[in-house]
Amino acid sequence: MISMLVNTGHIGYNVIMRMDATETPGHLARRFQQIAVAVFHAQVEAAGSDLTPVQYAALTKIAAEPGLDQATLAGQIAYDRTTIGGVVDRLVEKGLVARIVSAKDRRARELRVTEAGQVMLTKIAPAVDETQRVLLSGLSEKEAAQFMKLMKKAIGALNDLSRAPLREG
Amino acid sequence: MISMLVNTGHIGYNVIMRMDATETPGHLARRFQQIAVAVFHAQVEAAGSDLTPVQYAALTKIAAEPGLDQATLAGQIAYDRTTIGGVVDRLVEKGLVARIVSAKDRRARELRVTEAGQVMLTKIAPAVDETQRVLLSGLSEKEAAQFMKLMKKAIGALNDLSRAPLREG
DNA sequence: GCCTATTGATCGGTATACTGATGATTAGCA
DNA sequence: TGCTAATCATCAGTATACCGATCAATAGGC
Repeated sequence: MISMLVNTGHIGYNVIMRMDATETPGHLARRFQQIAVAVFHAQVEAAGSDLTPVQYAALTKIAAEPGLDQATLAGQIAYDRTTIGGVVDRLVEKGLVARIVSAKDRRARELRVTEAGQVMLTKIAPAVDETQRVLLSGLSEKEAAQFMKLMKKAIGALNDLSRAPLREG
Repeated sequence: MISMLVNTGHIGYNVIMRMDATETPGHLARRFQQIAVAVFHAQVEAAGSDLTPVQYAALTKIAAEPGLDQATLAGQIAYDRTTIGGVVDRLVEKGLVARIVSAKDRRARELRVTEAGQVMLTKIAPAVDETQRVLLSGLSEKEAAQFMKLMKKAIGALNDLSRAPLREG
């Protein structure tokens, strides 16, 4: 059990409340993400693809910035550099992304979406849209907007606390 | 890029908005969870332990319900049964949990926290509390309460959509 | 221009997570 | 009772995620 300082909002002071581990922000975050992945897989599979959420995020970012390297890609979607290597490996294997050694910096690999990759993005776009709608389906539109705003705000304050902080372009 | 139906709230009807993939609920969920894990590790390591978030969740649940089996444990903290097997393996290796074949049902394994496990729980409790506070540190108390409420509501509506739905005792 | 610090990518290792399958055991029902 | 269905645990396989370390290559200070 976890004890936590909670403002009841009713009587204007803090009380110590007993809190179940399944009601902590960390646990709820894991649970929401777990469901998000499951919904994504179901929707995308129904659209005839086996792309994962991470692969999709990488593919869209590469499509938006052709020629970017893996480290920049990782930073822009807040992934660990090591992880991105494997993700790109699989995208290359599937023929959706081309990876070539950069002429300007021979350490770097330039990434580009192939024609098959473009086709794939177009093909699954509706499924990805539907995924986001399903994830918020338990909330009213007003609540959903509030939820998104608060999640962004909470994350923004903590960006530098993970190994893979978001590095905006 | 993702297009999504969004209520602006200002003019009372829906418009199609261009939405960056890093601003979808799925991506924000992953990001928040990623940070939650990083903060947990940092806090718990500072307290002299290498327990992971999943191991901690399992350990607290076993402490709360001595003798429960792995499938029930998995359901009560919303984990996949296969995953829980490995998690318990590591808790047993560390000497924090005892696992014995149930006399009543020889398929099942009864789990109990050892004395070392109890000591560990007591030792890292403050670090776990602090983790939850850090995760909400970007929000006011009112906002934090609202955020938690909305996340619970969104999750509650989707519980059955993942392979590992929450099965409350 | 040279040396050092930094950076891009990768490797080895560990820990989630999930799918699909299997084996052992128990429960339910005709 | 006997058969079938369901359940608990586990295995093989794949894909995130992260840490720490290494190697190649570039950048910056002098």
